[in-house]
Amino acid sequence: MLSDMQAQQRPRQKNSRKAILDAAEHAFADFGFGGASIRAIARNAGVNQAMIHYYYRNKEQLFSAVMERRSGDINGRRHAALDTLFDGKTPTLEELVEAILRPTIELGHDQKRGGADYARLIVYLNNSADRLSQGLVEEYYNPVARRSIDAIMKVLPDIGHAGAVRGYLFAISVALSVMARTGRAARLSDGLCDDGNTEETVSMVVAFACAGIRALVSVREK
Amino acid sequence: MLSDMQAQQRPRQKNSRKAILDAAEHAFADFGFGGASIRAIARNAGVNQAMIHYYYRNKEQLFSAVMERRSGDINGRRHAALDTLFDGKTPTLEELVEAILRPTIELGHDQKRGGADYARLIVYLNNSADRLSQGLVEEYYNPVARRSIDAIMKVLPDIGHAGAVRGYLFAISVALSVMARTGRAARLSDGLCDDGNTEETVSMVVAFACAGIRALVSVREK
DNA sequence: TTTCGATTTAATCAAACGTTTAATAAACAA
DNA sequence: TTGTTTATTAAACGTTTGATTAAATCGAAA
Repeated sequence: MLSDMQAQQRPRQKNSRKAILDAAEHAFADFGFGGASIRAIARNAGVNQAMIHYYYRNKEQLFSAVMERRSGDINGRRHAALDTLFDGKTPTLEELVEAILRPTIELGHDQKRGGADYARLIVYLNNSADRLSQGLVEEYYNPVARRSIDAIMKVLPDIGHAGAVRGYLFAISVALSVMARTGRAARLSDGLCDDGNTEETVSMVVAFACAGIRALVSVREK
Repeated sequence: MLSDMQAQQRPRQKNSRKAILDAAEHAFADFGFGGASIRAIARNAGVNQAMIHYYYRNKEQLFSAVMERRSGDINGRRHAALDTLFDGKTPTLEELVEAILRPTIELGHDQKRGGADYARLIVYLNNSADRLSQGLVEEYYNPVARRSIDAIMKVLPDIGHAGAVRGYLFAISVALSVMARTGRAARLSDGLCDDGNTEETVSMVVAFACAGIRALVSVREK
């Protein structure tokens, strides 16, 4: 019966922590850090507003907690993909770029969980210049970014460090733009472009990014 | 003496409109719509906070006014560049993409005026899903976007409508990412990457985007 | 059953928010 | 000179903000 206890674990608490994080994720993605309100988050989470300060001391730490929850999963998958990719062999650029971008794009397309909300949150973070956002990017995303940049240099030795950094950031920005799912592509194409098809999106972004990165090799030489 | 009067025009008013727009542009770019405060904008503009409601009825219309001021200039330059480019001849993809992206990138690198602030604002707008932001994008940027997409289809007939839309949006997102100037490139490259060099940035982004767009032609065929 | 720590609640705080108002001063048109 | 328009100010409006408090409620161990 130990397994039963582990399964439900704590039946007494009504999972307020998760409800708060979900609501906060959605609110921060929609309105940014300053625009989201603790009260609205508590209301949408079905929780007393004091609970937010009870679990997460203040607004900043709540924001940080939202980031921490997802970044562990997504970066873990990215590290694992890089591990298998460089296990004795050297991958193609296409394999590498797909390994880097697929976890991010797939999370953005995961409608069941709030992946799309988190995706918009990363986009917000990626383009913010304030100290809080930069600190979170440095803590949660720059480590795997550095490893990805090194990997690009291994696959494309002629690209150089600066070129690899630029290539990585360009590729990420393209992937993030399709994750944000603002519906603009559908609006500009009269519904022709479908943001929902994950595999089609991955192959388009990977093809675009790989060709772009290869082009950076010759730009650098000029 | 008429020329003198025209020169100073209205010596009584101390250019509050411009001061407000400049401060608002900076604040909205830094903190988003919800995070920026009218009071802080007025303080930074050196203006009484009631002046903001005097000139622009409310916060939303102030936001809209910030967009209107710059988009006219930048889109005018894009339209002019497209006009001369398609004057009797058909340009190369490189010429076309540079014509589309250069005004945007150059504005982002214009430090003297608040171009960098506006650049970060476009990035914010481009990734927002709320109704206010989408409405402003539709009003101020989708017209020139549609024309640019048509131009891509003329230069690359095999890419198709959906491919041209995707290619345009990908290219724009790359250009916007270098405009945001968060300093992340420099941080990840230990200072190797220089966000400040306009011509180097333009040539890198154009090379990356053109190669990416060409790659989309074959993806579509599969 | 009592005890205890973890959870949840309503009430409250000072500060900041967007917005409005009334009053004032300067510039213009008659 | 008048009266009118425009620009600017200080003060206040009611609301909402993030945060804190003390009391209440709960589940489970003693």
